[in-house]
Amino acid sequence: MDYQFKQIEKSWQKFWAENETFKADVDASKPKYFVLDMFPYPSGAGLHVGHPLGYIASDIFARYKRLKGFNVLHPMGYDSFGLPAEQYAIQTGQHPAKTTETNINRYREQLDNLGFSFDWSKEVRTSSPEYYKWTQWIFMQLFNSWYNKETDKAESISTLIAKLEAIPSSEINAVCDEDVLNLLPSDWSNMNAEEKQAELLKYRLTFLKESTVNWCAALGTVLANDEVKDGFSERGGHPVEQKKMMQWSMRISAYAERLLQGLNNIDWPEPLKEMQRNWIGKSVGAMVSFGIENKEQGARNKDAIIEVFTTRVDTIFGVSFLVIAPEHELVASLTTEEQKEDIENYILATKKKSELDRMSDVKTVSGAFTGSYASNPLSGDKIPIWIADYVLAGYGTGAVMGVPSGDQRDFLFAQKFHLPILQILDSQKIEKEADPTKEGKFINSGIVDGMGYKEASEAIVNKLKEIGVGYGKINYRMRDAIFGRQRYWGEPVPVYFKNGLPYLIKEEELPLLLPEVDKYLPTKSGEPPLGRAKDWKYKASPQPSPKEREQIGSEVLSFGEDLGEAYEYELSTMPGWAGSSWYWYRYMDANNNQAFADSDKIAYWKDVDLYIGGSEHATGHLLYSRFWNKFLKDLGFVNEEEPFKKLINQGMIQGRSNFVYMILDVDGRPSHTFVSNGLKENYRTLSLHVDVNMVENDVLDTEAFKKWRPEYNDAIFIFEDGEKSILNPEKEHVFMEGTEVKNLFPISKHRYVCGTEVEKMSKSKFNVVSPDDLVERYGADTLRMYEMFLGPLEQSKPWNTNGIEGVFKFLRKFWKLFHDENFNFSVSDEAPTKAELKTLHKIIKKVEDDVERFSFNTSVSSFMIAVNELTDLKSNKRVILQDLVIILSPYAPHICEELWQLLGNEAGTLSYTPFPIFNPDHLIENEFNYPVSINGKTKTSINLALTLEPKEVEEIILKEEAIIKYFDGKYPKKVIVVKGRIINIVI
RNA sequence: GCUCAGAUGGUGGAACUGGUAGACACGCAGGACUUAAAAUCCUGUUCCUGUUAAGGGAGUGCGGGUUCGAUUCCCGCUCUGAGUACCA
Repeated sequence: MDYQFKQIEKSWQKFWAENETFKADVDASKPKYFVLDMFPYPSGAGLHVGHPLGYIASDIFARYKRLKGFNVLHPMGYDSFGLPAEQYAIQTGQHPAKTTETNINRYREQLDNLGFSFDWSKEVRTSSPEYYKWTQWIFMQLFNSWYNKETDKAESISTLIAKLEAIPSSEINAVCDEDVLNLLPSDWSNMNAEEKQAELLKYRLTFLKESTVNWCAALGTVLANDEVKDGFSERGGHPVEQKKMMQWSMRISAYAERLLQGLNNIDWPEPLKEMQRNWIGKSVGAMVSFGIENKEQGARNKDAIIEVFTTRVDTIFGVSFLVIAPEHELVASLTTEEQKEDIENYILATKKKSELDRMSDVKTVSGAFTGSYASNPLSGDKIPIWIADYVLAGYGTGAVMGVPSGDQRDFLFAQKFHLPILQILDSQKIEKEADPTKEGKFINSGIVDGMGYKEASEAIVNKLKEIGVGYGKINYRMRDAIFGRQRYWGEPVPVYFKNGLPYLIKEEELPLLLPEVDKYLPTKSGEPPLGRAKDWKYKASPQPSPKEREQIGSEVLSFGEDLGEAYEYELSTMPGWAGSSWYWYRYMDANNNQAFADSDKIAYWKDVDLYIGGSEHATGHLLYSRFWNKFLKDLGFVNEEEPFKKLINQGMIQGRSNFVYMILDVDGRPSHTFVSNGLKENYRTLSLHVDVNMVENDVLDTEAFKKWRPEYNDAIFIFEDGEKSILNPEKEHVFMEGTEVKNLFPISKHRYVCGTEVEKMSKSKFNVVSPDDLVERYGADTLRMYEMFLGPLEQSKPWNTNGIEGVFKFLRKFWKLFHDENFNFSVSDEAPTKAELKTLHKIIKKVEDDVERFSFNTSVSSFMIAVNELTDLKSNKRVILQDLVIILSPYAPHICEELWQLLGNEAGTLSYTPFPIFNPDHLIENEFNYPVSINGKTKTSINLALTLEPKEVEEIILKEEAIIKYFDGKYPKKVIVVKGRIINIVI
């Protein structure tokens, strides 16, 4: 039989599913390997051809690792909470759970069509209560934890309570809010339960905080910074404004340093690590206090100093002004009567500016003088205090010291407002712009004159410390992550409120189910959709559980007496990243209802060995996941500091659009004549997107095009060679300049060639290619190999179906190796020849090397070469072909399973059979065709024994007539012989 | 602006540690088979020059450098893509 991919693929997909071929469980006898894909959000559009790229790569890798004797965990699931389902629900009233279910089923069908070796018994869905029960549980652990900087890890809140009971709060080294109270143990014990709760909230790793948020009125929700682009929502492009709101937050900043350091120990693409480093934004510098003139400098008088953060404390003698953010709390008290109008106007202008498009004028310098002065703590100089919007309230202290000679923004500011620009390094060139270099010796710099950068920095920090006006400090740009959405389709937060304070529900009450609502919109009073749920209240039970008693301290939990009273639940839901921040652990033990995963299983599977996904998650998912992982490790629930050992970014698949060119008449009116791409310059044309599925190798199927839209029914085409099609409606035949032909399309010369452009893949551009269509036409094995053949996995590239035929032909050729001319299965049991063994071992080695370095495209080429060679050798030796089947099976599993069985092996054993062992002996050659170059230019080649030493080679070639003739009559100056590589003769 | 990645035939790409640039595939051209087409098979295909040829020359974004030898290493520049955006 010829290669019947449809029947083969269906039957093996069925076999794998029925036999659970890829089910993986803890097996101490084998080394484990965890291959993870970023799980998809099941959108209504289904998979397009770009999605499977990473899945195919990871599947090849997973299958390869099984052949190499590893116990491979390769699961798949769905990140199924999210906005689109909710938007759809708002429009149609359909419950998001229902849409989600439909979409998941479609995804599953599409995934199954591609023959992935997923262990579906471990599927997860973030929106299922069995799953989000544990997302809520992790939230509770975060709520019950604080970050102890002394031990540098998260600890149970009970250890904090113990400390508060024993020592002054000022001696507790915690990551916490800035407004924590300064408490003595006696103060603490005098506080009532609610006061204690309020205070503890400032330490918890998830906490309520009034924060300025990106509020998107159109979406009715708060957006994360990375969901806002240029003041508009990334999704939908609605305007976003700043709004103050009580929000759940995650104290990710506690982990800033560990998140940064951890990057050094993981094998991730460098650009991605760089993005995370930038996001964390560590800067090492110093805090310096500038005293304000005419204010009493008391130790407790915070109004009398301005604290600045600087990374160039060495330049402190070059300070000629201070700038504070317009939002800075001291602005009002610093503003003098005379300056009041200026300052107020400026603040007003700033506010307007932030509402407008702030992005557009970054370079404009603006500011206003407060009228007050501060003094330089080291030089004692009197320096003016300004406000300007280039200083951000949210970073550092919201105040900077202006050093015009070293910082370009300060330079521009000083220039505009005629403030002094002081040279402080002897090598500084500051006529035109600031010079931030650290070279040279300090001048005009008091105690550090004559010193270099490093020495001066240390000296100044020491001096500042000594006189109590400064200290070394590390700042991070990364902010705590807001953890709440005013949305319906997300995990409910397992919290209720009593007297405005949040309390956790009990662990045994999990999951807190998402309630039904009548509409998926905010309430009239502006509360999130959950506010619509009827009878959705928390009824506190009288006794805290023993575990809670231990964790929170029994005293704190004395609210039980008012049994029967109902409390409001938290009405916001968790953000999209909650469920995806720990899902890989759930795969290890997906159906456990006692724990998020059994600790023995976590101990076995440990971490993800290979993670494949897009780089768009660099600062979202991949950062939050690392954060939660570290937290879970601190509490002893998991064992690894980093969750994803190796990560590969698959490139984005862009769309590739095709165009037809409609000729416009003299008045610019459309016609029904279309001109081929090569000739369009001769006409005035309008380019129109045409469905890429009617185009093959950029040649339009004109008949399909005519049927596409009624208005193109009578379309006339001017072909690439200038010929014109004329429609004869009576005969329904097409004429070429009077010559009748039956079928227009196949005549090769008369082709209508479409123009192309790389764009986003989208329905409106008619450039979406669905994997289903390609599977239907060529089969999954062809599509799998073609997607790999397209180029390096990491590279972004436009999708282009040109060339898929070549891969399909290859698989047929491969199939033919096992069959005679009449397609009867036929293999020979004769011993293989040297040439056949060479081909086989070449491919064994090549595939091993390629898969290990994720170079799947080159393996596909090598397979083609191997099959071409074996075809030329007319080889059908069982020993050779059987090994080839194993090697190819990760790439094209269906055809290989079929052939494996035809070769007489037991069905289903292929997936776990050992990978053939490479034997270098088969590649050894005793001769080599040396290229001979003269002055580095290859001229000829010569066959020589590889046993010859360079000296002997040199002797031979200098006698060789065919080589001497290139010498131009001269004697060679030098001969370079690299054994087995090259001969180069310098004339 | 800053950071990172990249640039090789008509196209996708290969060349792994500096050693025959263009593997493999598409497309195209020519041929075989066929009534014809599809499919399949064979041959050619970097560019320029040369009557087909033999041969000669140029060539991996541009300009330099190191080297017997550079797509590969170094310096400078151009362009493309991604990330980031007043971060003190």
